[in-house]
Amino acid sequence: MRIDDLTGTYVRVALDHPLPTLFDYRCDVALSPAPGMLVSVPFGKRHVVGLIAEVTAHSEVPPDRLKSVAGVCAACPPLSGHWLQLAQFAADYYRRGVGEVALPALPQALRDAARWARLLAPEEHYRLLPAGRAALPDALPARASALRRLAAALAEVESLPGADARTLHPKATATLEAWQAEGWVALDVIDPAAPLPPQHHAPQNSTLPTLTDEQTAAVEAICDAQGFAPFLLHGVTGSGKTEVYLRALAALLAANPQAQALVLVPEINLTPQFEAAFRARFASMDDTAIVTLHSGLAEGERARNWFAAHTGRARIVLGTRLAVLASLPHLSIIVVDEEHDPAYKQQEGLRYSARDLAVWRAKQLGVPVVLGSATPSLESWWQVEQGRYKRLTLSRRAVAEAALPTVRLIDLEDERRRGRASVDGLSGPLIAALKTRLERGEQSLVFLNRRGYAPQLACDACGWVAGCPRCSAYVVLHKPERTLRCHHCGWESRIPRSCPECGNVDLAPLGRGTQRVEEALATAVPGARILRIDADSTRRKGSAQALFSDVHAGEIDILVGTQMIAKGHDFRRVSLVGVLNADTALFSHDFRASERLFAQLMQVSGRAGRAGLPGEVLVQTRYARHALYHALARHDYIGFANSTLAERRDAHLPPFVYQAMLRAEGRTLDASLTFLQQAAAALADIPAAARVTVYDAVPLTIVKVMHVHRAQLLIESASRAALQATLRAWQPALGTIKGVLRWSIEVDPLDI
DNA sequence: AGCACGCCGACT
DNA sequence: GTCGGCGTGCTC
Repeated sequence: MRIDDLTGTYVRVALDHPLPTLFDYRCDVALSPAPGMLVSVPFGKRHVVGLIAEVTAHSEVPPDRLKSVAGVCAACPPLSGHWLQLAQFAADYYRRGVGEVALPALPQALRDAARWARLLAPEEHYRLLPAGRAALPDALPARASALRRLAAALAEVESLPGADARTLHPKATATLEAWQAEGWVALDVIDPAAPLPPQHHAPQNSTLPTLTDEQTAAVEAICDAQGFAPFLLHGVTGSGKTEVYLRALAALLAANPQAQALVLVPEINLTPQFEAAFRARFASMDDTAIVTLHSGLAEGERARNWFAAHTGRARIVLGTRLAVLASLPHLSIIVVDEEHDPAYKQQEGLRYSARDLAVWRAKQLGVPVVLGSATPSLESWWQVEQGRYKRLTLSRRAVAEAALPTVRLIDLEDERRRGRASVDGLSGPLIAALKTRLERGEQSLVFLNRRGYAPQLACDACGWVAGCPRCSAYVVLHKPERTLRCHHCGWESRIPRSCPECGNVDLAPLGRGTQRVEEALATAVPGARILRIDADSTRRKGSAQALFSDVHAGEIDILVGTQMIAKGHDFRRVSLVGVLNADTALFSHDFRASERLFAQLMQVSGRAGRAGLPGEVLVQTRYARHALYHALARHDYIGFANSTLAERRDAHLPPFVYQAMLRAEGRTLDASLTFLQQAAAALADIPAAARVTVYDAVPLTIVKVMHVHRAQLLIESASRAALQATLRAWQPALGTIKGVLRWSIEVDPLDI
């Protein structure tokens, strides 16, 4: 008899709960518990799913308060020690409990103990056989609509999951059994936990594009890397970064039949085209060896794909930021495409940077990580300058005849002085250029970062401006929907007929959004087929894909939209890009605004002239002499980055200091500010805070959202360790400050 | 975060 | 008399 048998077995369980502590439970289930296993435990009045963090022989908790584990998820292989360390690191760094990091990273289905049995049961897949294809629809009674639906579904897909079949027809199982007997249908049973036989990927050299020297050098550097190797792949748009990813992955996956790759993209819209490129290139691998992970997937599919990654069946996982927390037991390379993109920063819940966690994971595992961008973040650029990341440069466009577009600034002040006409914000030169493309049968993009018709609706007589009743913000006029809409909380109302203050009926839209530009273009460029793409026009799921394919098919002459049109898409026939209204970001209080603007403009400029047509970019501005625009015109990221870095260094801004933000949301602004002032005072008792600068508590620019008043307090330090130590000591002290309000800490905030 | 308990105002 | 407001406190 071992000592464990006398004292019993206890597990320390991480729960998705704001308390950062682990909870101890007795564990007397048949299966021997191990860290990384999922368990169902009684917690308060309910049962929840938690993750075993430790198994111990003793517990400090008084025996009368200990409860027992209700069940262990037997079919899910335990999460690895590496993965638990990742969750632990992220929790520690971003100041959360491990459970708050680990459990939301799992598919929803795993977090419901009642669904464990069903989720992990072998999946039945029905396949229509040739005999069935010939016989089926006609063999059914004409009015048996459910049967016909089932037959149609089978004919449409390669294999139909049993669960889907049963939603189509209540007695699907019996019917399909009968059809099997007829020899019409075959049944495959797939055990999701069974590992796939190793997938050997044979590269097919015949159809691959020829690499430039720079691409070859980059691929070789990545493949030759030993251990942890962070690369910054700095490549102008159209220089063939994706081809570098594909080649490096192909080589690494071919060298090791178990190796897994993680590829991150900033936006859900970009996953379909990446997925298509990867499936085409890795066609020799099993279909299930490439999976996507993003929030747009149906719950079941997300669970299946997560599981494929977790069991090692998936060799390539392609996803958005949430995929950085996927379980990948044989992870061998990570790619972060467009690494500068702010979308990698999660903006609610655990506010992690997927790019930073990707680098951490690569370091933990000793594998290469490739950060690709035409306009790297200044954080990453600074890492290169310090020699921590290795730079790989693609300076030329991959398609031989494609040159970088010419960038021309249209000086709006000058236009005005010369008395040249503009049509509703579209300058003469821009309209002329658009007309030329229309005549030539080429496409144009018009970019402006403001959706809706007009950002404000104002009264000509008394100066009243329509505002949101729940937020301290103006509401945006949406003309097609005939509504006023708050972009902060979603509040909507009809457009008032007259001014609620003075009764005047002349209410005028102020400023311009995409809808208004779309309208103006229709007048200014007669005959053009115009399409608008923004968050409003793509609200329905999957509609973005459909709209983009119209552009690719050449059914559109002018595409107008927000940053959604700037990212990733390889529009072959676009030769002109027009930029409106960019100036506002030049004088923002947010020190990162110009970095973001430069990246956006470089990115949208890159849409022009990709397939060999000479590309032109026209930027309308009232500040034609601004250094940012001149750097843009020279395609000079390096000049822009170096001068901006120098400014940041002088001003003691990131990446030269590390920052954290304490945010408070109270019923009144006063409550929020008072809380933050007390929080600042509490720093005096923390030794590490001696090396930390504390700023004044300030209201957010949009103070009130949904009747909640928001304020924030910035702290920063040149030492990351001092900042972390301060936060660690500060957090418990914050809990003791009285008052009803919500607060949260954000480490490495992007929006100041 | 949930979900209890607990102590004060307007209703059948 | 109680139904229900949300302040406060606990969860192995």
